[in-house]
Amino acid sequence: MKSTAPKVTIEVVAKKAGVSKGLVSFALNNRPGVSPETRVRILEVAKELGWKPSLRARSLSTQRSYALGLVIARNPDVLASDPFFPSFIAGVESILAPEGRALVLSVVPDEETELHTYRSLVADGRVDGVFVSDLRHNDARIPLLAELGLPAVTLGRPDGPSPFPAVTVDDTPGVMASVAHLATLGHRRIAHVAGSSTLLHGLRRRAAFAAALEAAGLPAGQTVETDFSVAAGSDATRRLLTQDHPPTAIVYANDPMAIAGLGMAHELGVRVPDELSITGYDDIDFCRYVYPPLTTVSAAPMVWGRSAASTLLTLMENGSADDVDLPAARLVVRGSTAPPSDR
Amino acid sequence: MKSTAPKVTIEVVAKKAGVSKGLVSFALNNRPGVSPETRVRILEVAKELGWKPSLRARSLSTQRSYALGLVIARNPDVLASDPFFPSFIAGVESILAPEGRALVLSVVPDEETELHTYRSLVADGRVDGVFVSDLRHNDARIPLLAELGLPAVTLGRPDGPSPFPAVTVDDTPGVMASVAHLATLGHRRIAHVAGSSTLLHGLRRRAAFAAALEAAGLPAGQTVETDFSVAAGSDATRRLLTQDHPPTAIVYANDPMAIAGLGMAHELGVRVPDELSITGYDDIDFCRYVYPPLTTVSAAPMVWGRSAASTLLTLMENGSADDVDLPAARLVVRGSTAPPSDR
DNA sequence: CTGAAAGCGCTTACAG
DNA sequence: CTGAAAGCGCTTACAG
Repeated sequence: MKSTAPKVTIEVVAKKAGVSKGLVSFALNNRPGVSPETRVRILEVAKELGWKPSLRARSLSTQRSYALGLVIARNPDVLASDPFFPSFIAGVESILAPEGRALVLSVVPDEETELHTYRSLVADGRVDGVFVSDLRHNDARIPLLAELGLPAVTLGRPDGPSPFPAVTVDDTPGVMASVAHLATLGHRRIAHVAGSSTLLHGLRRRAAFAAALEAAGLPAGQTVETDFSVAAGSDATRRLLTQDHPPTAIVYANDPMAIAGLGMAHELGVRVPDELSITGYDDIDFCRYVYPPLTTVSAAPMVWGRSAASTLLTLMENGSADDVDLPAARLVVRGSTAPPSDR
Repeated sequence: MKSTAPKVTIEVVAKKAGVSKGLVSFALNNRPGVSPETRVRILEVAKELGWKPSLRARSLSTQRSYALGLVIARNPDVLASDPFFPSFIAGVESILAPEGRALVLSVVPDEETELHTYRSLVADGRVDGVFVSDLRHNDARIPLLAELGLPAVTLGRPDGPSPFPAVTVDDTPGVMASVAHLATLGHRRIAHVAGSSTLLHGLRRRAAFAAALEAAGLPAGQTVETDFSVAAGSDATRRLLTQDHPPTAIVYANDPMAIAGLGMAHELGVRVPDELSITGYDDIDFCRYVYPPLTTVSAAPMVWGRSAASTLLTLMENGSADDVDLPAARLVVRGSTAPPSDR
């Protein structure tokens, strides 16, 4: 049975070590001005007493929270079917945990609430920095965060000026490789089920698609814009396949839509890959296990998370951090692509 | 151009209102002992000055963090393919945000790290309470949290004694309904691809499966245990279907495995639902859009999140909270189930 | 109903 | 190299 331990504070450590509180603090934080022997002694006493400085007291003095924030503005459906964030967050945590930093997560329904959430996080001093994902055209968060003075790292490079470091996985090569792969197989009518054009990565994949067609000497392909949701991917596929001259291949802006597209093709009696080739983007776990397995582009969300977290910590420590360009996403060829049937 | 605002604290509000700091605090927190007129005046001055009490200072005085924690111990693959948490979290946030509470999220690789994470969260005073998900047999977290004195709410009822309120969605009726549905269609060889038996909901769905077979007067069915991952679901399906007397129907413990099973059936040339019926669990978005669309059991993770958050807040406020039994998950019949072919 | 003061547990100039 | 004190911005007994 434990006796109720009297709370051990910096005060009792100082007393026991025979020094002032200030000196304990200096020793703990590796500040100059403490003789080596004294420091060792203080740290020994601290360990012996099992003392950890109070995060709350420290936060009040230093005006920092030792936590980082991620606010996600997506409708729940899209969020739920997209495995990007769980993996990304796992990567982030693997860096933050050893540093004693926590992650504060907000999931909000829309962009307006999102901006308000950043203001609240700052007003409450909940976080010392944030991850900015799902970059938008002329993203309002960049100037807001700059104005609030909140350190940030962006996932990808914004299309406007930004004072923040960017950690980027270039998605252009992967999309171009997808199209080139299809072109090489002999496809000439290739369509694109694009993501939301309010999102930069949606726009960029779309542009890469167009550029790749041109590079392959093919005519411009049909593009259907969606909100990245499974439902929209399914609808877009139906629309494309029920035309007079349907495409023989479809490049999807993400895997969930591609998987929905696969289902729709089955439903319409269009055989994949014999009559229709399909490619996705992200290489989520499902890709390997649907039938036929999905040709897709493999990003590495966990690595992205680790790198973004490191960059943000560096920024907060040094006041600046370099942009990081991670290896570009790569094409992974599986069973959902094949030469087009003769028609 | 803004002038750098001099920081407005409780002190300046008090001064301007002509009262003491203490009184401002009392007025703010609706404590008795402030005359109505004085309170109104104080609050007006506060609003006028745009004052919000400092969360950090308040945290230090009250020894609370005004944040709640969720720590998830899953391997990243399983986590990524399971849309439960994003939806659950969206539900949690919808309750916390208006209350000015934040959610601290930890994703850890294993159970040991998980326990350590709870200790850290308490040691650092990061959270005032936690959500306990993925309950295990004889869950070590229950006694740990009790010992740490950290308020908690469990998702589902633990199988041991627990001092914490439980918010439960009974999954037994849904699984039993699945089996009954298949039995009614005429299936007699029904198998179960179970989740991990270290997880209570895995165990419970498995028990429900067995009970339902018995209730239908059918012989015990084959059960293959998995770790809930897409890969394991795929493997289990292959094993079941490549036997001499394969089952004519498979009940999966979650949707991702069922979707992988669908893919494997296709790969093996087994037609669904003609030669094989399949049911899932959770009703994730994908279910509607694979082909054939998946018969499954619909839980409501967002509602669960809202309810768990409310319960935890009540517990922290009142020192106790009632268990909540949410409506049981319901069977949703779609195209992946049909009468068995004659053999 | 109200005021003055101590306390939460650290960090950080300022003296010596 | 070290100590004593102020400060971070609240809350909460304690007096009156």
